[in-house]
Amino acid sequence: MPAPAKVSPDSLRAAARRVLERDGQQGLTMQAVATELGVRAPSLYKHLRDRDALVRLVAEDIAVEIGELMARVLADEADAADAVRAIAASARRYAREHPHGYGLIFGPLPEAARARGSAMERSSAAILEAARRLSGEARALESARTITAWMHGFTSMELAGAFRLGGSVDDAWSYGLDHLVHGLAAPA
Amino acid sequence: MPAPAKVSPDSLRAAARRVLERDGQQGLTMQAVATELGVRAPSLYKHLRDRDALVRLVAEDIAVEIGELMARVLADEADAADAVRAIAASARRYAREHPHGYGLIFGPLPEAARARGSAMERSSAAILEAARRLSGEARALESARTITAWMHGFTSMELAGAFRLGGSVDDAWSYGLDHLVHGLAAPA
DNA sequence: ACCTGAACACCGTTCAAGT
DNA sequence: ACCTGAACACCGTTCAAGT
Repeated sequence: MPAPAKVSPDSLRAAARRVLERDGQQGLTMQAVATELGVRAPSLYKHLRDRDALVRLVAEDIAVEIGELMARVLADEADAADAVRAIAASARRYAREHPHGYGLIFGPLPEAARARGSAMERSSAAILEAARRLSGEARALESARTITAWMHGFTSMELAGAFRLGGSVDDAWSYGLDHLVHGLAAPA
Repeated sequence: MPAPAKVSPDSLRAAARRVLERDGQQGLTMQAVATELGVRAPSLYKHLRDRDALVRLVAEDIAVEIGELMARVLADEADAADAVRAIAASARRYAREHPHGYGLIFGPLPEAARARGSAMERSSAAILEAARRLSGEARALESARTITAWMHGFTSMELAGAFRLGGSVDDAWSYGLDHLVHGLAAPA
C-alpha cells in the first residue's frame, strides 16, 4: 500500500514561494519548505535535485509572473512611450511588493539556481516589443537592453537602500524615465 | 603570558577578500576565513560580531576600492561626457575582474551585511561630480542616479548572464551609454 | 590577552528501512 | 510509491578552559 503523496509540483512551488516571501532568501531552506508542506526534508529530494533547484523553482515562478504582468501592461498601452513608462512602473511596483522575489531575478546566484532563459522570455518579449515601437526595428534590442538595465538598476538599488544622498527618489525615477523615453524615441 | 595575536584588522580584511574572490559569497564562511588565517573559527568572534559583519567588512572594502578607482578615473578626464563614459567603463571592467565582489555592492543582502553609506560615499562623489559637469548643478543628483542605475543594472545583468537574446552586448552598452550621455547633457 | 576544544542548534544530503 | 529516521558533513555561535 503506497504512502499517499503529500507533495505535488504545484504544492511544492506554492510552499516555496510562501517561505521566500515570508523569510527571504536565507530562510528558503529545504527544512522550512518541508515543514510548510507537513513533511520531512528528505522527502523533497523526490522532487528536487538539491537546494539550488528549489531556489530556481521559485526564481522561475517569479520570472513568469513578472513576464505575465508586463505582457498585460503592454497590452493596455497603445502609445510606445506610455508602454515603456507603464512597464517600468509595474516592475518597480512588483519589486516593492515582492522584495525577496525580485532579488532572485538578476541577483548573484549560483548558475544552477538562476531562472533559465525560457522562464525569462515573456518579460523580455514585452519590453522588446515596447522598445521596438519606441526606437524602431533596427535598434529594438539595444533599446530594450538600455531600458531594462536602467529599470532593473534603479529598482535593485532602491531595494538595497542605495539612494542615501537625499533628494526625492521619485524625482530621480521620473527624470531618468523621461530622458530615456525621450532619448530612445526614433526620429519620426 | 598572552597568546601572540594571529589576527589583525588588516589581515582579517585581506583574508576575507581572498576567500570571497576565490570561493564566492557562499564560500565566505567564518571557518574558511579562519583557516585562511591559520586560526579556528571561534577566534574571529574577538573581531566580528557575526558573519554579517564579515560580509560587511568585505563589502565595504570593495565599495572603497571602487570609489577610489572612480575618483582616479574622474581626475583623468576633463570633458564631462568623457568622464561619464570612463567611469561607466571602469565599473564594468571592475565587475568583470571581481564578479563576486561586485555582487556584494547592491545585491540582496541582510541589512547588517550591506556596506554603509560612509563606505559608498567616494564612488557617489565621483559620479555626482561627473553628472554635475554633464547636466548642471540643478539636476546633478537625478542625473547621477540615472547614470548609476543604468550602469549598475547593465553590469549586474551581464554578470548574471541575462543577455540571452543574441546581438552584441558591447553594442548595447555603447548604444545605452551614447543615449544617456547625449540625453543627460544640459543644453549649452 | 588571545586562542582553542567542546558543545549546541541548524542545515544539506544520502540511504536503508518503514508503510 | 512515497515518506521517515538515522546518520554524516558542515556551518554559526557560545563559553569555559588553556597558555
